[in-house]
Amino acid sequence: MIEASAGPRSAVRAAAQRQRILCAAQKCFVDRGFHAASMATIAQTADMSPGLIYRYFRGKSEIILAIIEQQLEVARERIGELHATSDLAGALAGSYGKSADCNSEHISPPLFLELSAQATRDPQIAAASRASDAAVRAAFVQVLTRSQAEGGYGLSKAEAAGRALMLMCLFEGLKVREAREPQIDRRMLRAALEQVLAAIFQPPRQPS
Amino acid sequence: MIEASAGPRSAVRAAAQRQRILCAAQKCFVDRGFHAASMATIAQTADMSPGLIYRYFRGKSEIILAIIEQQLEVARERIGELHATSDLAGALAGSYGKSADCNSEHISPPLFLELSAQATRDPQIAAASRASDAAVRAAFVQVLTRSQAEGGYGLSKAEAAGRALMLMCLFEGLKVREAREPQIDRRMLRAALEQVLAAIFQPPRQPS
DNA sequence: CTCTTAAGAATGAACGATCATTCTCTTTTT
DNA sequence: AAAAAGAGAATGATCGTTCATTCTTAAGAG
Repeated sequence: MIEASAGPRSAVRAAAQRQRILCAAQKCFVDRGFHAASMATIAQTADMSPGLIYRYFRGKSEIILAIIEQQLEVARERIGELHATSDLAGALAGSYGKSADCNSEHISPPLFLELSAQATRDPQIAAASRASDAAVRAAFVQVLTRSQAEGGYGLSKAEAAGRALMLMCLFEGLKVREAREPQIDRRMLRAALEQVLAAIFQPPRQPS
Repeated sequence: MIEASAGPRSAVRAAAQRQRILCAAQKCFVDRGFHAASMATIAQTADMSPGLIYRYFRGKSEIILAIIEQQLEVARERIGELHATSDLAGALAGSYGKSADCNSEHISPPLFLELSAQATRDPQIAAASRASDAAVRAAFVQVLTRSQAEGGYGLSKAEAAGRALMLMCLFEGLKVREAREPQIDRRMLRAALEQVLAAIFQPPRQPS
């Protein structure tokens, strides 16, 4: 790679530069969208010349892929929090509408939506999305199937799969809503979320 | 306008041409995204010359706006079906993954997602989205607040507002999921949907 | 410590491609 | 024949990418 023949000093700097570019690109993608954000604008946001970007990335599409993989890592990290959070509805309602900069743990709604749309067109993005979704869903299923004594909800495997799917739809729907309705009443959102989440986490009703 | 000085004959043709352009543009936007779809490609899809499009639309952004308003009309029409549909979960699970052409009653997931992302950037799109959302939400609230004798669910106004919000999140989340996971197990989706929908439509539990 | 020097880092102008839009000309309709 | 509809090449702008060049850095020689 670039830093193969150089010392560790330049390797650190190269990584920092890469991160600076990714941060600027993410901001530009949020502000203007994937295709409308130009390399010139990204370079200006990162406070460097356009040509320099190509020392650290092969091109624009590689930047997009790098951002996706970065978000995938963030998603994996956030899975751990899931097990510890007791007030899930409150956390979701509280973070609603918060601006997500590049080192935030929450992905920006427009970025997430555009990324999901691109997943229907670009096979690489589709594969990355599937990987991320599978990890999140597995974590949901684990919590739902684990016995109540272990802090889980003791659902059957089939039940848990369905509930996990609905949880993902709900979270993703919140992202859509965040984009379309940024100034929502948080209190109402939180109350409504609590009810639906309670229903999803409840044991299945027996067929009469 | 264009057909102001002409007879009704040309007005009919003009409307048909407009519709042909909108249909082609919608297809191109789904396939490539808003910015990546070129006017040349749209013209080719509509089987006409690029210049001809400008006889019927002022430019590209006006085409986008027209598609949005068209989808808004479709949404309003679909609200009527809501009151009549008994098997909502089955209908949703059944239409999942079906390709949506331009005269379909279902908006294509990538188009919806890209549109929602653009709503965070373009004030006109944001306004149109808000109008559509308000109509849909009002219809949900109406069904939820109407007394059970009238086919409703007899919820209070505050309760209904929250439930309607969750319904919208769920539907929009399904759109996201449709984009990210086109080959889902429909049977599981339907079963899970039925449970969550039942919970959302249920009367509120009394505080013990 | 200073000078030399070579390589990496960074610049910004230049290039080819592409895009939205316009315009001139031709075809069709009435 | 007049007017509307349509075609398609031309235009100016913009974009991603490249490249010749300059600046910076740091290490080795004296």
